[in-house]
Amino acid sequence: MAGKVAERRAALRENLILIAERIIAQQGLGALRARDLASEAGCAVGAIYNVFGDLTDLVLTVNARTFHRLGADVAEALADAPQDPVEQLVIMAQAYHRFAAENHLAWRALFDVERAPGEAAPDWYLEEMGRLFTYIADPLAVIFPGRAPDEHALLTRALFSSVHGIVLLGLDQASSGVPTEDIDRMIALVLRQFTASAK
Amino acid sequence: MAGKVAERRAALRENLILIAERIIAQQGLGALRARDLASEAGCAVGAIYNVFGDLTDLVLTVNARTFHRLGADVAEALADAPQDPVEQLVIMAQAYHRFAAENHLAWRALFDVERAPGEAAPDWYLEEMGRLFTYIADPLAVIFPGRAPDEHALLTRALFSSVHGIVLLGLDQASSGVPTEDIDRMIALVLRQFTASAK
DNA sequence: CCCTCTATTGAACATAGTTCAGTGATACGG
DNA sequence: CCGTATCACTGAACTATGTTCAATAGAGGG
Repeated sequence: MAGKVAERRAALRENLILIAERIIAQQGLGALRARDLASEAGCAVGAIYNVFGDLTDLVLTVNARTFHRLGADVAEALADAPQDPVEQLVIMAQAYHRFAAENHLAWRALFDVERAPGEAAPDWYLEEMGRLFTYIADPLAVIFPGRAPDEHALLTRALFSSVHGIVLLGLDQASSGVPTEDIDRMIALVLRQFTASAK
Repeated sequence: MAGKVAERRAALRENLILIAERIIAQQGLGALRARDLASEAGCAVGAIYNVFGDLTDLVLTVNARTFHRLGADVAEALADAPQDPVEQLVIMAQAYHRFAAENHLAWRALFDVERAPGEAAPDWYLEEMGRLFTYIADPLAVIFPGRAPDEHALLTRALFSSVHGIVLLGLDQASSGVPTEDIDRMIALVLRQFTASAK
């Protein structure tokens, strides 16, 4: 029987990812424990290290999936959006907000995982980020037709970062009173005001 | 001899804060270790817990000082700024950026410390944040005289969050190529564009 | 069916934060 | 100035964590 080992390893890998995904989503990145994983997956702790280099590798794998779902949600929102480029920006940003709110702990894990210093971001991260940037850059090109390409790149990154900051601080202090609607209002306020005097 | 104990405790407290401040600034929050602290301070590990409830308390104390320095830097930048309210916003935001860049690890520690879930932010945090918000709200009131007060609050928070997001993502991926000047350009771009069509 | 090779195991190790019984210094009454 | 009750300080021990690796079990070829 060829590949029985590889088969079992692949199954374990998938299983570990699903378990880790659930723990992160329900209890956050900080609640992920090697022994819990092994116990739930019905394997030894050491087995985890046969499949992933370390727990960070596993988290990065979960993050890749989370980021992909995030990208898909934003793309779907864009597909349903009207033609107006400003509205497209607002709707995508609010889709970003909704995803972050509905998958708060998983979304936090995207940024809370500590990369070894000096290590570059993984490829999937840059790719997925690039896709998001494209979604933003296209409407921006319509809104600001006269600007140089490098300025477009800067604009894109700046707007993404702004929306990210609004969502991040808004959700962080949810306890100290930033209602969901206010976050959406801030997003719309910034994007509309920003694009109001386009030229 | 009255208060010899209290005196020593106060001295140890101050000493621990200074050591922790240096470790966080030079090596980051993750490099803070109880045993290293005790060793450097010349006391037993247990002594730390006579002065601080736990290491998080100590980190929060360091963070309070960091946040205070940040506020002072922004205030100083504002004091030296011209009368034009848009310029004031840009200069303050770039002062925020400069502080974050020059005190990167200490600044990260402000947000990376994990609060127990459901626990409110400490008072000093809310106070210092309130001060920063005031700095922003004043020029905004000049730029957007016609808006309702609650909309001013939202605008203030939105702009702060936007700048924070730009700085956060800009510094995070310093390795993947966001030069300092670009961060300043993004800040100026967002703030100028945002205020360009004020009404 | 046996033998080799390797995937898997889980006890052990390294490194954390935190605790607490034992120890010694402090402050005060005489 | 001395004795003693008190309490702060000590640091070994406890708990919890990620990670490793010698021992084991099982797969696959002959």
